[in-house]
Amino acid sequence: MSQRNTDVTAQASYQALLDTEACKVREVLDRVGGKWSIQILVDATRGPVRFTELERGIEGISRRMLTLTLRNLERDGLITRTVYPTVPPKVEYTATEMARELYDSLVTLTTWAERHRLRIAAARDAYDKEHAAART
Amino acid sequence: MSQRNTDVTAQASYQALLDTEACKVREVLDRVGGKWSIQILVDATRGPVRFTELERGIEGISRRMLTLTLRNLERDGLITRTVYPTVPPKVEYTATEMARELYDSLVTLTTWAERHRLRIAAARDAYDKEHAAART
DNA sequence: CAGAATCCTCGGTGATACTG
DNA sequence: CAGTATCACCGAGGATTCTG
Repeated sequence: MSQRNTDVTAQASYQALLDTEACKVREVLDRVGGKWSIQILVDATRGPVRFTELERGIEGISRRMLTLTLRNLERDGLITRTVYPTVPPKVEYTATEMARELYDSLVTLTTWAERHRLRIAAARDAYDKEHAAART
Repeated sequence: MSQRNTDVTAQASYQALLDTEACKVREVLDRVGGKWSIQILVDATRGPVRFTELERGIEGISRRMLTLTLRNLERDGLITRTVYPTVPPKVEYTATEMARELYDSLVTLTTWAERHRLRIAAARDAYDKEHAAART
């Protein structure tokens, strides 16, 4: 087997690796990429939270979207739903261990955002200015 | 200042911290959460890539979305666009250093997905089965 | 080759009202 | 309190055609 062949193979598998990585990231994003998922996950991470607590704590969320997002997170095993058969009813949501680990991963993203937020804003301004000039 | 007051303050700032974290994650997601952003970023990470290369390499992407996503990534300073004034025209896209760091962060998410993909699938099956039973 | 322009579809989201 | 049900909107994304 020639050296060249080896290189090609290595390159192809590197390509496959990158594609796979992208695919996996998409998988995660499809689950927690919703408009409210992260916020709910974060709130549920610090312990049992009731439906109305979430509704009041998350600015701008509608009752409908809160319900839908909670259902999806529960379906994926990221939060647990506990119903207390009292009257009036009481329901508590808690992040699972899996979700807590995910949160730790998300912190890495936060760090990135922290480091580059100014640079990104500057890039946007520059791009917009540059592009506005061409609009004459 | 009472101990109780201190606790409340600490709790409030912890809350604020979590909210901020969620906000920052959203910031990142708003930039690379699009359907094709990650894949493009991944491809552009391994060096200069031409428009048509991307179009052929990314299954299912339309010419329109490729253009739009590239523009947004360029605007945020995540990729650089280099035009070679030849005929026919040649344009190369490359991930910036900032984007490469982001990619490293995304790998963390990949790891999480890897560890929990089976568990999530199982949770879904269980939830769906459970819920189908209630539909009678 | 690398787009720009146009039209259209569809699903995620919001607003509102009702209920066990 | 913790939802469900229904309607309506809007913008991300797709298909197609045209051009420097």
